[in-house]
Amino acid sequence: MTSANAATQAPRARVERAALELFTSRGFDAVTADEVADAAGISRRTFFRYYPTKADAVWGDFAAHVARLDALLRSAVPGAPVLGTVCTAYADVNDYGPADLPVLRQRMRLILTEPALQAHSQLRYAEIDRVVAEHVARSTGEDPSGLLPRLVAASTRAAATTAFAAWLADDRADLGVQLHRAFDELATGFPSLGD
Amino acid sequence: MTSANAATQAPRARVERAALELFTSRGFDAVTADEVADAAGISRRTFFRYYPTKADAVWGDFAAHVARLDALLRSAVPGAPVLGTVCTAYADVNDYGPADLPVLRQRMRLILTEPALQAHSQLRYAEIDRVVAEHVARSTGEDPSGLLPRLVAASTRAAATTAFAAWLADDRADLGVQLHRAFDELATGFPSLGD
DNA sequence: TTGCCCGCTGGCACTGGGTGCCACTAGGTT
DNA sequence: AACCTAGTGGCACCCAGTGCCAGCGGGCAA
Repeated sequence: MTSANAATQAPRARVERAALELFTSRGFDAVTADEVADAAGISRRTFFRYYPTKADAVWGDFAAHVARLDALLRSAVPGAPVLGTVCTAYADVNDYGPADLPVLRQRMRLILTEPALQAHSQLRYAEIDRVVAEHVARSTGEDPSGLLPRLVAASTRAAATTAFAAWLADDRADLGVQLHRAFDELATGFPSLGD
Repeated sequence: MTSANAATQAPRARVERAALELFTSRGFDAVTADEVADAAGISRRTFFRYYPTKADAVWGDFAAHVARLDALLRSAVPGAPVLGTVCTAYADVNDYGPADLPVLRQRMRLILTEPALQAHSQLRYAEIDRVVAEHVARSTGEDPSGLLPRLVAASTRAAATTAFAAWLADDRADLGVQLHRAFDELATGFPSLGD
């Protein structure tokens, strides 16, 4: 049983809220794990049982995120254009309700600006890349470790990350729109470059 | 004076050699900074004066690498296609002589496979992305922090990294060829996907 | 009810990366 | 000879992360 019941879910949510607040106000490096644990009302030891590293407290339940992306890609129409499918999956999996957007902004701002979190993100992205590369491999009949699947995975993820950054930089921007703009450029060989 | 004289350059080279050997044979995490320092004949304290982090010992003089890439991009033909310029610059800056290839493989294998180094690499890549985004901004008249420059920087760097991985996976592959293959796919909207 | 087991928690001690501080030394200056 | 400076090493410290063990509470069988 991996899903948490009420008794374990409440503390986790408290920890994540405390972590986001503390990291946002004082910076990731300046906040110790003890402080986050204290603010959440748990011990330091328990904190590191919830999250393997301090950085993971920022990411919430990322494994579920990856699993949803994987499910979306596996349920995609077989013959559909690959990049379109990947873009739609990225957009769907990041289609948060208005109530969740502030927290998402807070989370992404930390991940994209704090060096330690920026570094850590590479490890999370690798999980996404694996799922996308496997989808491309299924669609094209290639090996998931071949150049094309890896290239599509890495560059679409680069596009998604860039879209997130653009979304963050503009308070009124829509995340789905930014994602489509980035993917469109990518899929058509960057027509805006005007070569 | 940032350039090192003979008295400081020799120890640095010894440290990098020792680090590469130890990390390759026993794994990055299993080797302590003390062991690297001992193997190089310096103290732990001096090691951390040479390299701000243990991971940086793997990267050699990366600032010079970025500076060379920047110089190549700034000296590029003004009207030339942007992606082609970036690809050529990537290929030129990574055009090592046959004698240096074994060390390059060792270095890249570590960076691409060791999780801690994979995470750290994001911080180095950010420096590259900045330089590339500025080049795109100069070429198109946009703001370096806009969507297109950042997107081109992130996706070309993704292509380069993927090319490195493909090169690593095949002992007989040529790095320049892999780079061009990846960039060609990227520049033409991934024709191999067959959409 | 009693005794047992089990999952979660917290405390403790330890390793290792990274840093600030200070003392020492070697080489060059006046 | 007194002096400055750059590089080095030792030391103490902070903090992330981990293994180990003790305690605690809740279910469950006898």
